Amino acid sequence: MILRIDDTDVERNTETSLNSIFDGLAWLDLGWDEQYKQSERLALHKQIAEAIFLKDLAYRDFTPPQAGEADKSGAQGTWLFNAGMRELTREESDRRAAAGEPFALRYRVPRDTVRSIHFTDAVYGEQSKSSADIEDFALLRSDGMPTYHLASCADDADLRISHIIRGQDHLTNTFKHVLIFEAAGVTPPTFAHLPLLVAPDGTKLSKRRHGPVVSVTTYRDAGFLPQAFVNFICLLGWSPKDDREKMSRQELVEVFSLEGVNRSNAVVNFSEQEPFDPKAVWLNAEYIRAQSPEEVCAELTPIVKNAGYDTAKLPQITLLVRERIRLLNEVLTVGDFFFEDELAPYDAAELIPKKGDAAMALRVLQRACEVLAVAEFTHDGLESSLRAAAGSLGIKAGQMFEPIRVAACGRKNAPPLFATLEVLGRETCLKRVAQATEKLKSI
RNA sequence: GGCGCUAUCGUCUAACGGUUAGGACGGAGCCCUCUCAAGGCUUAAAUACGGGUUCGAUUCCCGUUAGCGCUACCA
Repeated sequence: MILRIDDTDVERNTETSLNSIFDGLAWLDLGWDEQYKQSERLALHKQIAEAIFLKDLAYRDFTPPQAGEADKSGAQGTWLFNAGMRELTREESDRRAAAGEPFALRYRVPRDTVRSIHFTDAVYGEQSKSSADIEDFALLRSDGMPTYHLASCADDADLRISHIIRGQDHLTNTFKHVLIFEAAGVTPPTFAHLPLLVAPDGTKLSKRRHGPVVSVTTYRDAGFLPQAFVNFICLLGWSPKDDREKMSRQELVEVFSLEGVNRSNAVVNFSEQEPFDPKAVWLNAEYIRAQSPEEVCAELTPIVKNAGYDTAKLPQITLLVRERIRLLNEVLTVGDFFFEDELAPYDAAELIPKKGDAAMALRVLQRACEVLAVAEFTHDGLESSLRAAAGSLGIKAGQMFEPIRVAACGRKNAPPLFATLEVLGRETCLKRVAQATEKLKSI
């Protein structure tokens, strides 16, 4: 595995975007054996370009670069080359170059005899295109820098790349690459193009338009497990054909094949409300639940620490939140009442149980206060004393538990009551029940 | 405009030319239950359209439509 940074476009290449790539690869545990930067291999690129030029398979184009965006949707015919430049005599070309006139080096695509360029794609099958439909693409820019096409082919040849696996947006560029390999006298590698990942509106995902969605670090920072994320990504455009969904890295590697890759683009289903694909979130939850409590606790620790909370009780809390969080970061929202000293403000009406009224809630809390003061503070001890209390008050257990839960957690939906109270401890529980009682009296 | 690629439930996807078109996520409902979650069960939901070929097309061919990609020195 070779990591090659394709950075021939100096303007767009930034340190931060590069770091984001490294961070993402590290998080996903994707390693490599050799590493190169194209910008450090310019001599090789120029050498290959020179060789192609010497074979007369490329020519200098002194036409100034087109200003601004070319009109691509316009009704103009297909542009193939700039008039006059292809036919320039060698002497004329050399003279203008020697005079310091800037030029781009263009590939001289066969025109007199139209021929068919073809290659076999490991995913899309046999591909062919008439040379008459391929423009004289640039090899070198007028500043002497190689284009992506030249640089990647030169490097692929030099580094003996066996497989080029890349986005389908390069499928039609591949004909140009075949031409370059041919001119360089090199056998092309195996090509495999993968379907694109697109936004719900069908357009291809781009850094500019879909910022966070395309950055791997976004998923890391949101609390995805790397294995879950890899699993999800693998299921976009490929499937094991046997209904398996949750698969380990090992299983994925064993069963993956380029032939099994789909040819149509896959939608990453995100929106403003739901920034992550629901299936990715679900898979992540599956992975969290599949981990041991110790493993989950270890994952949660830095998150809780970062939020400025004490992690002493985290092992117990983990047991209660593990099947309630889908992203690791949700520990902070699902378990907030475990960490905060003071509960976030909540509506006193929440304390009123189903089929009950404020008076019932008040009686429950007052009794709870007495019971919690003396009960054995364990799951079973709390359960038996609170159930007994409900009985003596003549109400249903649920009606007893609900006000206490809200008093302790600040909301109706929370982990199981007795375990929660046990983790919170007698002191905190009594304090919160007392606060809830006051709250109730004020309405 | 030219060239190329693609087209199965909302989304990700299965289906030697012969299936009641399957699974998963999400949705709805029920069960379980101290709430939530998890779990179990049930349910709605698709072959873009039109022609062929064939005894029989989701599947093969052609066309249409739609989407995407590339298209004068981005990658």
